[in-house]
Amino acid sequence: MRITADEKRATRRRIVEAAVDLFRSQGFETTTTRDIARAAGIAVGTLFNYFETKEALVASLAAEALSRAHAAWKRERERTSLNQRPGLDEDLFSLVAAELRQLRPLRKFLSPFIETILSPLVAARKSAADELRVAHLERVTELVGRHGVADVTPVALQMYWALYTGALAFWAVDRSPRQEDTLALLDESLQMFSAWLQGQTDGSKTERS
Amino acid sequence: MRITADEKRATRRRIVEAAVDLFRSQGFETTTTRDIARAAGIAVGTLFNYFETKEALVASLAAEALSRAHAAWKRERERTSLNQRPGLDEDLFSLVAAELRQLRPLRKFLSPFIETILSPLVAARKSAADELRVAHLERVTELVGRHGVADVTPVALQMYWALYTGALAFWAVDRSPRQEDTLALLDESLQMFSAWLQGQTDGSKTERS
DNA sequence: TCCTTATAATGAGCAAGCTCATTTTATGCC
DNA sequence: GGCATAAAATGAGCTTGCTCATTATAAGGA
Repeated sequence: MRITADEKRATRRRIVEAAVDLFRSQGFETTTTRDIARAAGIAVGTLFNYFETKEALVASLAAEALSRAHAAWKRERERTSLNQRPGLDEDLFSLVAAELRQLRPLRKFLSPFIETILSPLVAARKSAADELRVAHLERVTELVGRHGVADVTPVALQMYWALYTGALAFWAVDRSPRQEDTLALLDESLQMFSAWLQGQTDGSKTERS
Repeated sequence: MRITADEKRATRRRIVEAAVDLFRSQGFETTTTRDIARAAGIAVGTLFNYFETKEALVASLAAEALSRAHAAWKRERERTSLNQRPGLDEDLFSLVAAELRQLRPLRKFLSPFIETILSPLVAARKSAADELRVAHLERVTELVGRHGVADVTPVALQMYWALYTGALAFWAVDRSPRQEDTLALLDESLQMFSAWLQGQTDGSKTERS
C-alpha cells in the first residue's frame, strides 16, 4: 500500500519533470499532452488521471513555486521585521518579489496560466487556481492588518488583485534585461494601492469620530 | 462588383447574427463553429474566411459595441462639458460606464473575450483586440491630458489598464441585480488612479521647480 | 455567346485536448 | 500457489477549432 503511494508520487514527478522540460524547450502551446505522456513513459490517459487538464499541470508547477516563495519570504520576514519597520508598500513588494523570484524559471510558459487561471474570473469557477488566489489574498489581508488596516473590503481586495495580476501579466512578457520594468510597475502599483488604502481608513475614521 | 461587396457584407451579418443568437442561448463554449455555420447557412470554411478565429468573432461583436459606446459618450460629452467641470475620475467613469452599457447584451458570453483578449498580454501578440486596447488607452490619454496631466507614462497606462480589465472581468461575473458592485469597484478604482496620477504630476512639478 | 480569370464557397481532413470501456497490476486472504 | 477485488494504466476514439486543395460563381472581354 505504502509502496503504491510512493510509486504514484514517483509517476507524478516523472510527469511534472517531463512537462517542465518540454514546456521550457518548446513552449506551452507547441507541447502536446501526447508529447508529455511519451516523455514520461506513460499513456495519455494516465496523464489525465494525475492532472485534470493541461493547464492544471502548469497550475501545479506554479503552486509549487509559490509555496517555496512563501516559505522563503516568511523566513526572511521573521529575521528582519523586528528591527526595521518597512511601509505597507515595501512589505507587499517583498512578498510579490519573492514570488516572482521563484516563478522565474517558469516565466517563458506561464502566460497561459496567468491569462486563464489568475484572471479575476477564476473566482467564478471552481479550480485549483482559485485556491492560489484565496491564499494570496489571505496573506495580503493579514499583512495589511499588521499595518493598522483591520477591515479590508472586498472591493479593496479586488483592486489589489487587478494590480497584482496586471503586474504578473506584464512580467510574463517583460523584455527588459532583468525585468526592471516589472519591478518599477509593481513598485508604483503597490505604492498607489497602499496610499489609497491607508487614506481610505483614515478618512472613514475621521468621518466616524 | 458592388453587388458582390454587398453580398459579402450580408453574409458577414448573417454570421454575426447567428453567432449572437447561439452565444446568448447556449453560451460561448458550448456553441461550436459548426453550429454557427449551419445557423448562418454556410460552410465552416466560409465562416473562417470572414473571421480568423472563433474568438475574433466575439471580438468583433465587442468592437461594434465599443464603437457605439464611444459615439454616444462623445455626443453626451459635447453637450455637457462646457457648463459642468467633472473631475478626472468622473470623466473616466462616464467613459467606462458608457462602454458597459453597450456591452451589456453580450455580457453572458464575453468572459472568454475579456480573459484571453483584453488581458494585459495582448500587447505581446498582434490581434484585433490589441487595436481596441490601444484605442481605449489613447482616449484615456487624451482625456487625462484635458485634466492637466500632459505626460502619462507607460507605467501609468499599464496600471490603468490593469484596473480597467479588472473591473471588466468583475463585471462579466457580477451577480448584483444591476451590477452596482461593478460600478462601486469601478468608482473606487478610478478615484484611486486619478488621485495617484494627479498627485504624481504635482509631486514631480514641485520637485522640478 | 463563350472564354478567362479573380474571388468566394466548400467540406473532407488534421491536430490536439480529453474520455472511458477495457485490461493490467498489486494486495490480501485461503 | 490460486483466487477475488480494488485501483491504476491504457489507448482507441470522440469533439471541436481550424486548414487548404478543390470547386463553384460571377464579372469583363472578344
